[in-house]
Amino acid sequence: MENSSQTLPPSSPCPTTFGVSLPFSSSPQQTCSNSRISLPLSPISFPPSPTSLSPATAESIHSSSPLSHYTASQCLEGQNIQCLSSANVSDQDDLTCLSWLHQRGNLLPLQPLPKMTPLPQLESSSPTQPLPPASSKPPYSFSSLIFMAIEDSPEKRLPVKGIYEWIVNNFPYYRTASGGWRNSVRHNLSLSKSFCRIQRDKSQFQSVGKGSLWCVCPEYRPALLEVLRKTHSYHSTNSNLINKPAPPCPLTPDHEELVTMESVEYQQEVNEEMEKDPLSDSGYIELHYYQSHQYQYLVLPGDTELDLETVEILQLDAEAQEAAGSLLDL
DNA sequence: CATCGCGTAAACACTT
DNA sequence: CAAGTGTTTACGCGAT
Repeated sequence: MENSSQTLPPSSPCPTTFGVSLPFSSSPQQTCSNSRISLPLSPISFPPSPTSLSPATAESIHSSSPLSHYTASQCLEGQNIQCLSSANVSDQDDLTCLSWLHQRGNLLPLQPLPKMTPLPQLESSSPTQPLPPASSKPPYSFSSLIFMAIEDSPEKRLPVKGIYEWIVNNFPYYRTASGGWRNSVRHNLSLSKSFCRIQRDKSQFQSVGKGSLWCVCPEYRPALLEVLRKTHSYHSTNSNLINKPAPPCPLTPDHEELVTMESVEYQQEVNEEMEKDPLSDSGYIELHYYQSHQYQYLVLPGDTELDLETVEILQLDAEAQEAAGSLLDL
């Protein structure tokens, strides 16, 4: 392996966007279709670790209305990755925005937003969908599972055992699966260039336990994110639109979606790619915002024919509305 | 049909 | 010595 030890400085927090993906109209002729807004927002955060949720809780969230609110409290700030392979990733290229992963609510148990409640007028428009049994095999590849596990760890690094535990805790399928999947995990770690091995710090508690720690190589992180996003988007599309004969999700080669979009030119390029945007076919609306020092995420059915302003108002509770009032008046 | 990515199994060496 | 970890090879399968 060409792993050469290198210590990377703490990565700067991701300039998360206030992103709205609005595949509102089923009529592509309407100009409001697929309109998006991106505003500078807060540091990116990863979906909260669902490991503390009981299977029953997970199931209740799992079976909840597609109109769901999720929140995240853990942030990627303070990340300090030691990677054995070289890395030179610019801030612009660092697709640290994992906000879309909050959508994995239909894949993973997510923490419900405490203050937000489902919008009653929209609930009826979203019939409950049959969900895969808890024991069904996750749609994610082992690389994605490892990636999520590492990203979900406070130190952004995990021993193999920790990766096992994360997977088992988050995907009940692997609780009962034969042990071969662990071999696959190790196989992936060794074979994939996306992951790099870190020697444990002998002087710290890290020395406890066997083996090394594993982290995500920064230069491969965007690719991992993209794979994960595609997998999730594909899954969401197919699981949420049972009655809609949507073709296999056309995937965009770029990293548009809700990743930070800083340049107008890039935004325009993104808009030109909208027809290929998997989210545009998902029938769902994404709404991201920052509230009470937490990154909030809102998913709305896209067939509600709401305009952007209405959605923005609906997603705000009284407190947030008050806070946002001055902005809306501008 | 070839290629690629992925999952799985297995063997082996090394470490704790 | 056992168990865990890491590496490597091989094979099958589905998608492209």
